[in-house]
Amino acid sequence: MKYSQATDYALHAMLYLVASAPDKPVGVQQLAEKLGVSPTYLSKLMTKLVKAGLIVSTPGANGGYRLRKAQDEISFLHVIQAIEGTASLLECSLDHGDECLIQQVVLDAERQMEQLLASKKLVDVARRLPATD
Amino acid sequence: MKYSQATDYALHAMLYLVASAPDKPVGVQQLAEKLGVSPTYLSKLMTKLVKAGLIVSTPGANGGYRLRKAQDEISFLHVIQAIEGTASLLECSLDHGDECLIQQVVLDAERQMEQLLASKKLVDVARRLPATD
DNA sequence: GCTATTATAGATACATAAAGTCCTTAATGG
DNA sequence: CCATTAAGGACTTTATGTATCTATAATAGC
Ligand code: SF4
Ligand code: SF4
Repeated sequence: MKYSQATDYALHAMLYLVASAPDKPVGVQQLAEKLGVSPTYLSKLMTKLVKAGLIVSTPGANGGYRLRKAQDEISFLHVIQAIEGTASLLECSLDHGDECLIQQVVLDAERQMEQLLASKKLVDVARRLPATD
Repeated sequence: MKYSQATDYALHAMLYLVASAPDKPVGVQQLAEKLGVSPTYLSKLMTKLVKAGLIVSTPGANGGYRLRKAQDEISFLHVIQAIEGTASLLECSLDHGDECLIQQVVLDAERQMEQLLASKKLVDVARRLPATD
């Protein structure tokens, strides 16, 4: 089990936005070049981030993406869930009700992880980032 | 992102073994019937659990699987990692070294989750399990 | 209004992994 | 020796992720 590569792209794209000037939108063209991924594909991921409310997009000349919230309000969890969704790791087809302890255990564990991911903000790592080539 | 269904099968199979008499091996035929999955497929999963050291198998007449350790030593994490492996959720192809804070954050989060999964033993939920039909 | 620019969205193709089956081999108990 | 049961390889099918192409819509600047 692994995060999709899309999550990796999204994280790097967001970190790039965090490191950029907050007023100037960054185009998908420019982002894709930095990340080494196709612009059309990255575009779809960016749209997910838009719908998740993390960034805003402006079409047209000099358009692109910019952060919606303040840097220090955006956590790893926000980005990851925007791409991966919020479904539980363990979802069984049979539904034995809320009493199912198996799902409860996994859910508790997920909460633990999410708690840490929510506490880590993008800006925390943006400064000391290795060269993003 | 989700655990594979194989993990679900493995958890239920292990819980069944925990609930069974510890001296009598349980055959894959019987297990598969309980879980509603094909015996040959389940067999492959059980083999993974064997290789992970969670259970032992005895071929031949009256053979099958039985727990290797004591009930209360087997955690959710053991079973999950036996199936899903131990790779990190975020593995990027580029390797910017140990200093990569992105991977570090995700790794920390995983550790949090694993810590809880390791503390939860199968026997904790085996007793109060809904009917496994 | 016209044009260049840029995001959005649908359809489609491709690659990879998961899920499941079939058949053969090996080991054990009686 | 024989019935039984796990292990393993090869294979098919299905699902998901990855990626591309094309068309559409919205915006800025002239
Ligand atoms: S016990 Fe829980 S995990 Fe297992 S089949 Fe029932 S609802 Fe699903
Ligand atoms: S910064 Fe970390 S996650 Fe990003 S490409 Fe480098 S090693 Fe990978």
